[in-house]
Amino acid sequence: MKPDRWLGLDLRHLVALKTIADEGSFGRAAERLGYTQSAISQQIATLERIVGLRLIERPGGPRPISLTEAGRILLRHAEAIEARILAAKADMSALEAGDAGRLRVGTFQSVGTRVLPTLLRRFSEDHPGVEIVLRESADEVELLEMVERGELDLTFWTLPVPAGPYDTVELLRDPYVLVVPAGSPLAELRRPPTLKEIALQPLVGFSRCNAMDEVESHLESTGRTPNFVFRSDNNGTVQGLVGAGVGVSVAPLLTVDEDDESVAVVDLQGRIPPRVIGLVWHRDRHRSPAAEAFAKTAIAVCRELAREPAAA
Amino acid sequence: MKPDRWLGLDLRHLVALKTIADEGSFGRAAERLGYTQSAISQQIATLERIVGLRLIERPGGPRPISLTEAGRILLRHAEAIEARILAAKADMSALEAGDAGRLRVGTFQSVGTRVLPTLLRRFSEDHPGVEIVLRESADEVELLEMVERGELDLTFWTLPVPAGPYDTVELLRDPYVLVVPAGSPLAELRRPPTLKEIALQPLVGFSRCNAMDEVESHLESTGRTPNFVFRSDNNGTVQGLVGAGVGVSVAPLLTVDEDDESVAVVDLQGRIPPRVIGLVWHRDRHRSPAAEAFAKTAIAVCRELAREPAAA
DNA sequence: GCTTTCGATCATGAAACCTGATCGTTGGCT
DNA sequence: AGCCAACGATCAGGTTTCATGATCGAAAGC
Repeated sequence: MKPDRWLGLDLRHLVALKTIADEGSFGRAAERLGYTQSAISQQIATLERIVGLRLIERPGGPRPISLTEAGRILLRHAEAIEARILAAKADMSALEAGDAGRLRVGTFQSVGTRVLPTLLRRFSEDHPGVEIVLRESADEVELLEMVERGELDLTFWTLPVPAGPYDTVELLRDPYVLVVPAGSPLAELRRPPTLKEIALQPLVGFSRCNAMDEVESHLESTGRTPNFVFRSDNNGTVQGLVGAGVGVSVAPLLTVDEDDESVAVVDLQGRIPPRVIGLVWHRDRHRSPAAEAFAKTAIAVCRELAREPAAA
Repeated sequence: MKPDRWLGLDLRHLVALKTIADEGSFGRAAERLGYTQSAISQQIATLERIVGLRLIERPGGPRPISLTEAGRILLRHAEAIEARILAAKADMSALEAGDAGRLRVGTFQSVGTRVLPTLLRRFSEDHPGVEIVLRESADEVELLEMVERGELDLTFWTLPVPAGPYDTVELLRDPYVLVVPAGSPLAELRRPPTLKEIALQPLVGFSRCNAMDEVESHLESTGRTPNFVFRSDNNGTVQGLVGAGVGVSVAPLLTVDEDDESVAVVDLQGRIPPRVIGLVWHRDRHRSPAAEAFAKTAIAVCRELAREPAAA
């Protein structure tokens, strides 16, 4: 194997290619990167000499440039390589900061209240040396972005995960249930209520989020647009409103406080596919022993939790 | 995002790190790469300045060096990046050679005789501009290696595929059947023969290969080591020997010539899980429109083939 | 036809790179 | 102990590479 000329390949070259593709011109790319136009021009010339193919079509004059076929293909590789370098960089600075014994984990509310207590207790018993830093966010997407940027080592997430440099593991399936005021006729049915029956009710729900959108689109598939009369980010508020008779709520079982006597919980028997909760981490980043152990413990805890479905 | 110092990162640096890890010494790495020991030493110094961490532990004197934690982690990234660069390089030389209209496909015997004829006819009707270069090999592993090296664009393969930079798609499940001499008592049974019954017979089989090993380990799981009296690479030979009464053969249905009246084919009803045939390509390499189309056609053809199980 | 926009090219000074020689350290050998 | 061999670090040097700033050439818009 002799990468010969390719050995001189510089990250700088790839970044230049990418920036030019972004900006659509040598000059603007140069400006963004803090170089001269001349420098960029020469960098691309070198890159083209290395790969042996013209990468950018320069029509001459003020006409816009465009990538050749080869340029487009190489660009995709360049992006992958740059991403990998960013991952390496994140690994290095984590190491530099002495993060070996620290684990930064992203969570959201329902995981926080039901899964984390047991999980954290168990984990810190088994791994007393590891400090866990939790980061709870109402905005799920933010958690993923933090994983991508290397600001979190792991995050909980409702699967599936959008395209990106992620690896995942499934932890548990959290079925959706209907929460109704205690004594509501919907709780007395011998059968689970249909989606249409639900869509006809006044609804109380969570603010827009992945999981909620999923529920809404399922309800909409009945042909009737669901009528949300109130939304909140807080489980307690939602459940309080249901208890007060404001409406009914479709919620993942884990978010429901089943000890609340003002409401009744109705099984939907899978009429809406369950919310799948998983753990997500960066595909390209180093997985510390602590992170591996955390995932393992999480899997174990969730398996137990699934076996005793809130049978208090 | 400012990769700052990392912009100066050179492929050369990463290769140096990798080679040192391989060789265990600066000097030998230098020799292998055609540099001076001094050059290598300086390259690593630069690399360490870029990442800001010591990557290699030099105990001094004639003692062997070792990678630090940071070095090991960075090495993994370096390998990934180098692999990606090789993929890019392969893409570029394919482009340079004007391979846009050429598709190099790896196959093996059973696919070659049963699937390819229909597939190729259909494909070249739909895509007359694409030239297909077939590469048949008795050694399956070789096919995979050629894909990894970029010498093949696609290859057929019996899934699952070993770890490596591959993407796959399943084409069809090819059940194992028992081939016995015509009139054999095994063909008269009302039920499929058990694995134990098979293991007691004299067996004729293919030469060692993935699929065959799978069959053997299944037969061995009965506690009786199967008694192979003859092996051949050629379907016809194997079947001829069975017809001649030398033994019986466990073979994937696709490899069997069902028109041969000297043998009878006995369904095993899944006692051995079917051989899964799929298409494999390089995860990191560019997928040409021709390759995509080939995969699509292959999937379609195999779906039809599965529907009419050799009902000639 | 003039101007503007853009990339290519060229000369120049600065920085990076490789080589060859030399040095410091350490383990093994006598 | 003393010498030697193996190994990486370091230094001086010539060479290559790199970025700059100025200049040139092509083409579109007015």
